[in-house]
Amino acid sequence: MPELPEVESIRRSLLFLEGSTLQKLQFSSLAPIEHSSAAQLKKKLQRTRLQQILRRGKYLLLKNHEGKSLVIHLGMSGQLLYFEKIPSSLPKHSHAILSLEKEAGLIYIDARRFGTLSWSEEAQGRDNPFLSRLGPDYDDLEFKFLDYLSRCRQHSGLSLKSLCLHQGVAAGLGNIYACETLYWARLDPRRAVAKTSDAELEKLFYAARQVLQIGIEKGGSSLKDYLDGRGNRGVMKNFLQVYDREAQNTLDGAGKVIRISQNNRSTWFCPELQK
DNA sequence: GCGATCCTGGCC
DNA sequence: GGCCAGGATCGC
Repeated sequence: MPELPEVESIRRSLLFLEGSTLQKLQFSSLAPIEHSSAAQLKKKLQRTRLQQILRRGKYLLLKNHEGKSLVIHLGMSGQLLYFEKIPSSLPKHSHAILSLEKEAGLIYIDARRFGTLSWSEEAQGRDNPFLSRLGPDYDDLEFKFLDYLSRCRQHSGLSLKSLCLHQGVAAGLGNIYACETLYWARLDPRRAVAKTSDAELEKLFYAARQVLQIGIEKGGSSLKDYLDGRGNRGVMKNFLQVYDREAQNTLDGAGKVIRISQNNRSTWFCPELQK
């Protein structure tokens, strides 16, 4: 579900928790823990102070005062919700409960269990197999176009759509914002990277940055499930130009949108405008 | 590179 | 019942 703007919106909505204490961690028997265990996560994080809430690509990091982090990926259907009082009857598909002061807590809910809960204690996340595979974040201003370009050129066989979704090239785009980025850059999602000029890749890079930035400003796209950590919806859905608009005009009315399938996923785009 | 796969739920 | 869904990995 959540792409960079949604995860960033969750992060921002939970920043007020920095400084509070992680009293207790509980996991369901089906909690999607990877490269770690419930016992390890409890041992390392229980009764420690939540110092910082960070984001890397689509991953959230709940980092304690010793620099040890619970690394959360929300997959397609994951939510991380704050409760002032943890309900005695937990929401369906609750897989982790992080108890905080008094009766408050965070609940990780994930119906499809495509998300992951993992572990890192190294500053750059090099000890976490998920984080270590990521390219730079699109919203990292240290990430320069020339770096992006050389990363793109290592994947000449990919379509531009696949390039956008490749988290090892650059982190943060998912299906919604990839489609939107390609529209903004006026590039055909089917085109091969090898047939795309440096100048066109530059357009793509800055389009991605801009689209993701707007997504953050609008609080993310709440299509169905997505809510931030306080249960609020984002309004980016109202600004999407092509996503989920098959057989309609682009939002700005500039052309007709079609849907195709690429790598088992839908791509919406405007063939008249995207070349 | 591409398609299948992990899983549940909503919608037609 | 079938198809689709905001993701990522693993085979061929």
